[in-house]
Amino acid sequence: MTLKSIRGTKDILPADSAIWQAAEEAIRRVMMAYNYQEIRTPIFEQTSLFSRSIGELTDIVSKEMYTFLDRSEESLTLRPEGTASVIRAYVQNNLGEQSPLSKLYYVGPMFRQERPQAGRLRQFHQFGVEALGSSSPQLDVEIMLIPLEVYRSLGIKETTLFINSVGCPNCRPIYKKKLVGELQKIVNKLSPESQARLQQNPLRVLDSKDERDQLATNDVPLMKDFLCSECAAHFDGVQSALGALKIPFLINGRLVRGLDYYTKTAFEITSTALGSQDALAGGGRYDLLVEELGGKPTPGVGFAAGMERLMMVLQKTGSVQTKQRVPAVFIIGLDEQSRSWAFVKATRLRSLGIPVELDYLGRSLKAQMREANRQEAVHVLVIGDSELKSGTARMKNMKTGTEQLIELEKIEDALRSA
RNA sequence: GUGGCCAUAGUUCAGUUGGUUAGAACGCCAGGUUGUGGCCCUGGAGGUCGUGGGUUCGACCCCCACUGGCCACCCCA
Repeated sequence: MTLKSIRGTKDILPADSAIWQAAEEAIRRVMMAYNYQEIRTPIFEQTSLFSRSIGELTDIVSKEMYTFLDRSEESLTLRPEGTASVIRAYVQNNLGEQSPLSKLYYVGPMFRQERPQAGRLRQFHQFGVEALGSSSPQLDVEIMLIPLEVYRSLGIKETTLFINSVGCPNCRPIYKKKLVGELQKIVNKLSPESQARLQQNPLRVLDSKDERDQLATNDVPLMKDFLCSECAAHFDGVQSALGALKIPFLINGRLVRGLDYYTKTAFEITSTALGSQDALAGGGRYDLLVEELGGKPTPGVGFAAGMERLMMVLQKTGSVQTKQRVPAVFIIGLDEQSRSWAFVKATRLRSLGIPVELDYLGRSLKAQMREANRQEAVHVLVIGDSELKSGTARMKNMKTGTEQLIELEKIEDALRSA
């Protein structure tokens, strides 16, 4: 085999596509209930869109993007996430002028050049939403409810909602300075990785998985205790809205988002059914992003959720019913003439929306019966010389094994009443 | 990018201390009397043992490199 799919990419084969469709239907149903409208943006953009919004220093931008020059030497990038493109489209098309609040959702592929592992691919799929135009904490909660509702409707139970606040340009720098000061006091107790993080992204030291870091930072102050009054009020608003809905949640003062544009609310939904990459969805508020990308100052909240991770959980614990379409009738032709009659008839029935299958391999009666059985066809119609002459045939019900005599001109009626 | 484990029919896997024609199950195909599937029985097709080197009289087996997969780190959905 010399031609293979790219590392970290996967074919979604017919055996799996039914469950994908079921999940996508659930997503669209929830989006409709919450009144979000779909937006479809290109999967590649100018590189600078991502480097500016996500942040030059993030891992995504600094080492994970699929970036290339096109024939006119312009630097383009396969989107590593959805938000930047949606905001670009929002600004470019002046959606903010058409209505004060835009509620948008998307479903589609994203690309990051990482080492593949459980729950991580180089081309993966996300669904997500962006709500632009309101800074109400209720909207933050609405954003959390959408993925939770998708999971609930798919029968997924083992999810946990974590929330935090990452502050804003008023309070975060002050806290950051304090944190760095504290961390420097205990720097030799930190893991080597965290010592490096102290320079690049000190907030990350807090959610390190390394036991040394967790021990060492036990008493370090957290952002949520240093919020400015506006951010603190917002965080309270989020919590009370969740409380009013009786949605269980945990405050994780160490939760950090990977992308630079987040302000105030950050949240994550995890599942114990996943491996090391246990985040099913993550999101938060980004009140400065629209302005940074050249739009009017507009507050926004959103989330992104991994489709493959959803599939993993679904396969383990979910209860989705995938309805597979089976042929209502499998028409077997015994000779040339019957086969061509069957082909014409099948086409007519199919145009009425009735699923029909035929043999195209010149197979024997026995083989065709086997095929009909394998396809779980509801009925089988055997057509030969005498059937064409008499204009009638026996239609066999494959479940019960019983046959009924029908007129060939009235197959539709027979199928309907059978 | 770093590390651990792994790579044999379409699929899931066996394959003795290196030794003749590499096996099983499932799947696929054909038959088990004339035009009726499932269950059962019989037979059949299907493998450059991931790729390329090396060691050896001889390599699926040992060594090296590469590629890919799985899992973890990093990071994240």
